[in-house]
Amino acid sequence: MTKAAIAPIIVWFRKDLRLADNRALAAAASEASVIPLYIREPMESGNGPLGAAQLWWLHHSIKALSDRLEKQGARLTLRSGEPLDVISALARETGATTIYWNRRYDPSGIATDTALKKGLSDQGLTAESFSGQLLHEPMRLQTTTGGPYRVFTPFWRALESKIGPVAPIDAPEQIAAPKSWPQSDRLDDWSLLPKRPDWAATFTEIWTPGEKGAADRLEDFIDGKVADYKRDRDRPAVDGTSLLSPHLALGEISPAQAWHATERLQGDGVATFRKELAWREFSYHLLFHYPQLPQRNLDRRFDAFPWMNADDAFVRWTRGLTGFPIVDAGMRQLWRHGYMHNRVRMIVASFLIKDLLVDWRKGEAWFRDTLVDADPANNAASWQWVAGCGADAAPFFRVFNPVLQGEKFDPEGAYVKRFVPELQRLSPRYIHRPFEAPEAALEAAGIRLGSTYPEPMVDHAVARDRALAAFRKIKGSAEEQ
DNA sequence: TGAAATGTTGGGGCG
DNA sequence: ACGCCCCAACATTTC
Repeated sequence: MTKAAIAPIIVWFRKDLRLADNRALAAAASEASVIPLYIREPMESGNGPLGAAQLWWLHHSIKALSDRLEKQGARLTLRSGEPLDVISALARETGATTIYWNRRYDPSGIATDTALKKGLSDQGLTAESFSGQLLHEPMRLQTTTGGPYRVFTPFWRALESKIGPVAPIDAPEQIAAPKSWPQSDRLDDWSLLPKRPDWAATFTEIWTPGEKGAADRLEDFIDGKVADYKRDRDRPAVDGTSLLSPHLALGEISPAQAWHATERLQGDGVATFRKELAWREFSYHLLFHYPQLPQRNLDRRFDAFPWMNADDAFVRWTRGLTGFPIVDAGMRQLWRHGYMHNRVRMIVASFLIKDLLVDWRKGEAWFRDTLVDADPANNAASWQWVAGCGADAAPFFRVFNPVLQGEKFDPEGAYVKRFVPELQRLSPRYIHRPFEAPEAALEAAGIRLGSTYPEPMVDHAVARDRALAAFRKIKGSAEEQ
């Protein structure tokens, strides 16, 4: 009996927009004909829908996936609506009785999938889920006392000891087609791309969404940059990071593929990179065990923190008009590329939280809407980490000095100059502290503070004291949960 | 995956 | 030769 003769299997793509190392797809392709499906789900509860920048990415990624499937003789079906309604309708139309997908681990995704599995089985349909979004199922790692990890280092040791050789699987060689293809929405009708203004036009300067773009990035990184990753990853002016995050976020590449590519290498660089993959695992571990992570302080003492939450200050931060060059460069890189270098993310986050006393959740929401790599676990865990209220967090009193951080990690000011062109001609000596430059130096560089570039919106030394005073108010109050 | 304040040490200038 | 001061340079503590 040929595969086309038996009932097709629906493969529901979610955050796994790839053909390689896709266990749901591989299993389906080995058993029957396949109907690949992508569902535009209504507003997810909990973490909210994808942000605007990631919708841009999603459009191109779906297009890439669809093209790749077509080369294999398959067609991606696009549908909108509640997954249960969509899948049961599609099953009726096509005679499919089985649905495969790869598991997701964010709270709203889990809730949706759990209810869905039950709903489908009530209709006599079978759903089966596979792993692939993470190196390790979050429920499989436990501390010796039986709880989830809250500190990275022991988590990392446990992960490392368990992981062994990783074996990603190849894309299916053949994907059998069903007797007929179901009706599909048109991708363009989903209006995922911004128009008027097309603020994403500059994204293509550095990004190529899709499985091929992801594989190219990985190859490029493994063949070169990874050797000096430990040193270069903290230099925002240097192209020293993997740039895999947006590809990982929508699953155009799996962490297993990335990990596997490192297995033939050794050295500081690759060890540091593996650790970064492990931070992503740790974030999902936290999100899985603390589903309120995006909304609630892990350290409940922070519930009483006296945030100022000044709207005008927040807006200046989002625009990159704080008057601190390294902060402004980061926020403008975010506008331009839907991305920000990780070192700079820490600096701008510290500035928002500690210098401006704006609640980390406002920063988290902004990043979620503007980053092409927005990831519910990484984003929430990292903001809580900077704020000092998270698991294994940097203590609140660790306040970044934006001038010193700039001078340490962008000594020539090349990163600043790339994204803050009005400071182009200022010497490295003052590039991170234009407000301390002599009048003559500013004039020679064509800068007038307060008109061509903003005055600093706070005195950092004063702001630091203010933050520490605010922190003292909650320190020692009710114990953490 | 800090920064600033405070403490300590040791070399050199100098009376 | 010696003590004293100064102050980098580094170490430790504190936030």
